[in-house]
Parts: sequence; C-alpha cells; structure tokens
Amino acid sequence: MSFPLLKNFSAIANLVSPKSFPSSSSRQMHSTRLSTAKRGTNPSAESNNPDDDPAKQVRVFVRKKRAAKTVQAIVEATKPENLDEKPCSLPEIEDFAYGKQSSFSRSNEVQPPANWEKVIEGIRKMRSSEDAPVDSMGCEKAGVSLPPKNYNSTFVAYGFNPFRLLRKEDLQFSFLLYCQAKRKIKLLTARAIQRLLQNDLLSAEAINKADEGVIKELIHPVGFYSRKACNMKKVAKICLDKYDGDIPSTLEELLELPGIGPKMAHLVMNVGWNNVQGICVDTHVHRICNRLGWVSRPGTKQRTSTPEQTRESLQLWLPKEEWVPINPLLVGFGQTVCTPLRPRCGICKISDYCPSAFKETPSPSSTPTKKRALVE
DNA sequence: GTCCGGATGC
DNA sequence: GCATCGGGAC
Repeated sequence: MSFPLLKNFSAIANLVSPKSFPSSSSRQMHSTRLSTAKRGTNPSAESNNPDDDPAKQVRVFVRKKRAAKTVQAIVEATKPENLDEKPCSLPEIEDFAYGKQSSFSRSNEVQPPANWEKVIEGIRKMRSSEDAPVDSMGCEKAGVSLPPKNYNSTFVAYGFNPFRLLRKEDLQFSFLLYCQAKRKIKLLTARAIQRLLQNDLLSAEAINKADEGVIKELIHPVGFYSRKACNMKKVAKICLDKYDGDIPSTLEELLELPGIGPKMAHLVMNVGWNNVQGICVDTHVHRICNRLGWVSRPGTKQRTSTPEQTRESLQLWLPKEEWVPINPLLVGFGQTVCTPLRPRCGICKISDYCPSAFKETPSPSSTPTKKRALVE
C-alpha cells in the first residue's frame, strides 16, 4: 500500500497511533488509574475540553516528572558539595554555579578505562577512511565548526537558500525540526526538510497554522512520521506561546516538549546552543561504550541498561572536550564497523583493546533462533 | 522475515 | 523491560 491520501480526517485518525490519541478504552484505564487523584475533584462527567482529559494530564505529569528527574540528577551530580571537597576554582565549576556551562562531575573515584585514548584514536583513524551516513548528515558536523546559532551552512549543504529564513527564531526552530527529522538515510531527511522549506513550513508560526495531514505528507518517508507530525504541531504551538517562536534554551524546557527526550535535548543544547550540559547518547554510543567496557551501572561492573545510565557513567570520566565529538565518532563507527548485529571485529583496528571483540554471535541465523528461544 | 532509531506508555 | 510507531535495507 502506498501512502494514503490524507483527504479526510478519519483516514488521518486511523493512521495515528492509538498511543498518541488514546482510545476511549485506554482513556478509561487512565482514569481508573488516576482514580485516587482525580475522582474527588471531578467524579462523574468527563469534560469535552481536552485539557481536562485525565490521560493527557497523566502524560504531561509523567513527562514533567521525567524532565525533573533528569535535571535533578545533573544538579545533584554537580553540586559543589558533591564535587571536590576543597573550594575549587576550576572555570567549569564556576560556570556551573551560575548555570552557564558545565555540569561536570569531577569525582576522582572514577578512573578512565585503560587505553581509552588509543581506542578513540583508533576509531578516528578507521572513521577517516570510511564513509558513514552520519558524516554527511549529522547535526554535529554543522555545529562544531560554526559560531553558535549559525546553521546557515547546514542548510546550504542541503541546497537551501538560508536567506529565505530571515529571522533567527526561524532558524532555531527549523534546526529543532531538522534534529527531529534526523534520520539514518540522508536523502530522506534532506528531501523532507526541503519539502517543508518549499512550502515555507520551517518556522513555528507556519507549522502551527499548517494542517497536520499536510505535514505528514511532506515528511512522510522519515520514520514515525505520524507521531512526528503530531509532535511538530504541539512543539510549534508551545514555541510560539512560550518562547516567541524560538526554541527553549535550557535542558529542562527542552525536555518538556513532546517528543524531545534526553538524547535530543542534549543534542540541541550541544549543537543548537553551543552549551554542553551532557553527552548525547544514542543507541550506538550506548552499545559501543558497553562493548568497550567504558561504562557500568553505579557500584557494579554490569553493563548499563539504558542510554541515560550510559550517559551518566560516561560523563564521570570522559574529559569534557570529548563530550560533543564522541557522538558522531561512535555513531559513525557503529554504523560501519561496530554494528548492532554481527559487528565486524575482523576489520576493526581496536579489537585488541575491546573486551567484547569476536564474542558476539557471528552466525546470521543464530540470533533470531536464540531470541525466539528466550521468548518461549 | 528481521532489524533499525528515540520517546513513550504500560 | 518491552512493545510500538512506518517503511526501507538487507
């Protein structure tokens, strides 16, 4: 089936995942779960106002809670009393105290893993001779070598005319879209952004006015286009209402936007605002750091189970200069050599330093069978 | 047919 | 923890 024409609303409604728009039954479940909290105030009628929807309130509540938790963890880890005991004059810490820059724990208990510099050097060498999708479309590529908030070359790289985007806020917002649309396959993303641009849809204002179905059609080939279109509308509205069409400039506010989690928030902070608060950990960084034995769950030697754990563990020892470049480096490495399935240890030049080298299932057929066996 | 990718709900 | 989202790559 090709992509259906989104002519009528029911077609759209069918496409949108039930999780984005809870069905009446799931809404019922939510209200049951909320019973202790909600029933006392509004026992019977369910209002038509979407803001009164308990399911929505729960989602907002959970999102805020997650955001608060992430921020709290950073704040805790970098409180002066949790850093070195002596008053410290390091610029990073002074900056942190005033909320400017770093949130960098200087815990001296965590020793960097042996040979980590050789590993990074080795990966850099491998990366310079290969070509990974992230090289041609990664956000960092545009950000690192540019002054803050200057995305023009990103757009020029895609054949856009940056001068059509006159206002700084529009650039910021479109950058967020760009990050949201960021995909493995460069052409898909480029075309999606190009189509948005051709329709003058690269500003919060325009997205806010645009029809969701139209946005879906325009970004269609990217993954999760349905939910992304929905989130784009919501983000556009929030950006207009609260940030004057710009995007938020703090981690906490970014995390409150729908569809923006820790990974995206850090990426936007790092590249969009040139304000490094943490490492942007995606599945590649998560997987590779664990394979290398670079990270572990607090107090143990076990692998981390979530990217967030990996981020916290990695930040304990990785020097801050590496916080931004580590992401494109490992993503590229993960796309070409250290692949999720059947890593190519044979061509990997750092396998001598890797405790996981040649240890993961080399046979193509074994993985599905194994998985099935585990499930059953 | 299986994997990918992050956010999210359960 | 695990499924889900959508369609392309393998």
